[in-house]
Amino acid sequence: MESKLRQHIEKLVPLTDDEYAFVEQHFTFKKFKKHQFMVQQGEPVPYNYYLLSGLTKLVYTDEATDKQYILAFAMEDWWDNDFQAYYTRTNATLSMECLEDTEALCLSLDSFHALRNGLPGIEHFFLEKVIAGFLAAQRRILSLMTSSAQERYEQLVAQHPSLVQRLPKTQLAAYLGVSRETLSRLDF
Amino acid sequence: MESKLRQHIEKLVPLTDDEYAFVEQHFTFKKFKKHQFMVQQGEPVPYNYYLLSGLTKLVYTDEATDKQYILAFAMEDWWDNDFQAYYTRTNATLSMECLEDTEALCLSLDSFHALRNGLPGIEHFFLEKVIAGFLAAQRRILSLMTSSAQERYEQLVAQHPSLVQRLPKTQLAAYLGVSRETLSRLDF
DNA sequence: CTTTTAGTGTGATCTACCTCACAACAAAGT
DNA sequence: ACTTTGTTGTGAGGTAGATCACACTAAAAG
Repeated sequence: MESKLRQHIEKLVPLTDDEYAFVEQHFTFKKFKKHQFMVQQGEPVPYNYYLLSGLTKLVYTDEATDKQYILAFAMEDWWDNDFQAYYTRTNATLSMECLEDTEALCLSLDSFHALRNGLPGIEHFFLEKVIAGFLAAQRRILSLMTSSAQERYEQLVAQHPSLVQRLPKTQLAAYLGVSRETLSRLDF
Repeated sequence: MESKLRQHIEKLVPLTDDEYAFVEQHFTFKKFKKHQFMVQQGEPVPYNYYLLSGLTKLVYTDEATDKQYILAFAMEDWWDNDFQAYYTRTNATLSMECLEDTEALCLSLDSFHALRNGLPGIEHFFLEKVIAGFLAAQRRILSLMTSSAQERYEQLVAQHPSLVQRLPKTQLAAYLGVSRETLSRLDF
């Protein structure tokens, strides 16, 4: 069951049994229910989350207008968090909410640092992960600047067809940066 | 002179003289003139660049419409590149162009890997750098989704006043994702 | 000194997308 | 079974910002 994590890491760096045992002891397992907040705007963020199952969204809510802007979805085998708040031990500016029942492995910041110091090879793994996240974010910026709502929707369908099927249009719209009504008028 | 690089790295990880010598030998120094392309759309990207002086833009040009979309500016003490193309040894989808005469330290991908393997502590440095880049990109995504052209301009002024003074409005507009005319009408 | 070339402002028009409003329907809670 | 809550479509009207067009000025380049 936790071997999901091991497989996940070993896609990038090999681990001995001892090394993996060291890794595993830093994670704690938690379950969350649909609609539960794993991270809440304005509160501290004690953990980083590796998802074993379920579906979450990382969302910024504009208090004034009550509008939601979704930065990312995450599902099995993904990492998700308000990383900024986690890494700097500040209060979250984003919320992370479960869109389905979700199981996750939780890594405290102290454990994160302990891992990095105790097992230098793991930095290789995290570097690769963050590089991938950075490049994805850059592509998203370009997409927001160059593409119309319709094009962005089509890109999303092409890249993550499973997400499009699992999620209501309201959520997709908040991710794409379009109003729900406009998305409804495009589609097909 | 190259000690700029040493100071830059030592802000995050300490280095012995020997370690720094090892680092330095992997970089080569190059000068570029204004309007010169350090990376060109469609071509391979042999180096990653750490800027010692000058000013560059990382830009995507839509061939069909001839429009420019600027992903990032970089100046002294910054890294800049089409990292995606560099890291995967594919052809660039972005160009990197000098907006002023620029001096840079160049790091080939082989040297990058050699550094990571030969001096594991350096991964700590790169991990911190990429995390910072990732978080900046995420903030930019949110800004594009939540803020008007006016607000985005004001954010840029607040965050990088020196850039706003050094750059023509055309370039700023292409960075902000607004037309030059609209930016001209806001300002003040 | 003269000629390009780059930078900037401003009007007029157009459009992709937003907002508000309402209706119909499915799903979930009690 | 009933009531609340979430999901989706669609009309009408409004707006931020794009696009096209032109004029003016400053700065390279010859």
